[in-house]
Amino acid sequence: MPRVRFAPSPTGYLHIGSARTFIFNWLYARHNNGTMILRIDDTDIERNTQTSLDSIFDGLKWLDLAWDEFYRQSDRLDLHKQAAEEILARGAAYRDFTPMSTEAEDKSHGDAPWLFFPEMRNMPREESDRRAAAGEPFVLRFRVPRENRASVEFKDIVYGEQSKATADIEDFALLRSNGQPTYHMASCADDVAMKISHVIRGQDHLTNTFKHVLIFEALGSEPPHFAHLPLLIAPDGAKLSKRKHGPVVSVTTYRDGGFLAQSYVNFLCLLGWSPKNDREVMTREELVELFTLEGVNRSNATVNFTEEDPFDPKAVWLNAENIRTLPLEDLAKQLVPFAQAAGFVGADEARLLQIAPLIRERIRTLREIATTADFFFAEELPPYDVNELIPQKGDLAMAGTALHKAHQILQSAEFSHDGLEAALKAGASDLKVKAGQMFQPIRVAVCGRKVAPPLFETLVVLGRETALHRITQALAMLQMAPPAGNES
RNA sequence: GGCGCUAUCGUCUAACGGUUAGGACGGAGCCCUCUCAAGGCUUAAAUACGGGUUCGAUUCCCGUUAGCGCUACCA
Repeated sequence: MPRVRFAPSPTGYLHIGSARTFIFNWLYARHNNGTMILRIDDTDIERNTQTSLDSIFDGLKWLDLAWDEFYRQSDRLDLHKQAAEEILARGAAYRDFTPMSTEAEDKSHGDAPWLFFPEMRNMPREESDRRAAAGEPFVLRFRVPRENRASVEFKDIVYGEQSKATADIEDFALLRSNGQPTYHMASCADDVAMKISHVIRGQDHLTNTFKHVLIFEALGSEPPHFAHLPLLIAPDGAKLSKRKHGPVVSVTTYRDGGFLAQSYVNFLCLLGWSPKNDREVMTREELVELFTLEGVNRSNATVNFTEEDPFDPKAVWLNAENIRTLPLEDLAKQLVPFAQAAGFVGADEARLLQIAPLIRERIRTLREIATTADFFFAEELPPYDVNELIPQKGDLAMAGTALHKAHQILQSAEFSHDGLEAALKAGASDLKVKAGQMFQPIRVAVCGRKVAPPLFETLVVLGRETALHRITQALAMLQMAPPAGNES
């Protein structure tokens, strides 16, 4: 049974690329009846923050993604150091006493890549031990076996056979001069200890993997399987970064923007993976069912956003698709916080349940309830242009007669879809106007604008009293309006 | 600079070496219709470039170009 892990370092917020990595790991685990491990890679004490950790939990909670085991690397430093000692004892690592500043200097001049310092690598063990015992600080470096080995190789499940000349791998650090393990050391030591079977992570680690293979070998253990994921990039081709691209890189932006977790997970899955059968809208169960690492592709995927429109159109479409098919009760429930944020009074679940069927084909994000359902909650309609009341091929006078008639009809009509339809259509034919010419003034009178949900349902939800009141107001506005009558 | 990875419509992607290069989003148009949506139909739009291999290359190989990644005592 596979054991996979998602290992974020708490140095930011939950990045959408990280979220996708979690999802792919999770999908792989669920598909194969495996174990999903969340491991916080916080070996760099200076850069970790609690808020970042909170944001990771927040994001995962929203996405409703759970894990089976949880660890923090900072609780396991002893194990990592022990592993490093083991590697040193086996002669696969050496102490580098070069002061930090010197090294930086050395790197800056010449464009030849820094690989190692022969004096340090070849230092006799006795001298090394003596200087260490004397308390001289050092960084522990991996002794890359360049003399007796030409290359390091591994097979990536996504990218295929990988090989790199040992001559091109530098003697990387295992332990910092303060004794703390580096990412490479901690990560591999933990992968061994946690019996990780598959490492599924971003492609930015593909070249690091050669180092990791070396560490696994030095630790005397079989390397896990590796599957690297293509990166998510911005439309400008750059890696997504908060500094450069703003809040679009944080999953909470999508949550606050009114996305359903399901849509967002679905969207992320489509970036860099395909079920190969043209399926696009998938439930979580279907995703689990369909997901395989073989379906992951190799080229970076662009998240399509602009400054004006921070959300990828495909994500928006997927969300609209999900909103339309969500059971009304669920939709109403999810709408509550957004309705409240919009300042709607009386927007409780019951009320929203009445409105949901009228707007669900008209909102693409939950947040859009703010602009599509406002008139259901307004005590008084915000002012609108009287001319809006004028129907197609009509004038203010026609609007007036239509509204008078409507007012009359609505006083006694049965407030149901069919009742209203019959009554209002009859009214239109009485006035010898087209149905649309009758409906449009009413719509504007009760909604305050031309673009709105279907009229009869809207009237039912609004109720007789409100409808009548708003029509009366519209009539009043018409009276105040300058006598037009010059439309011919 | 060195090393590695990648390259199909604007975007996400499909295509055992043989397809009129498919689908989706977005765009355009039409239909439906009480407005707006939703839905239906139609349409424009791609194999980076150059060489091979092959009867035949989107597909395999080489080169060029471009993009990305790694090259830290970050992860």
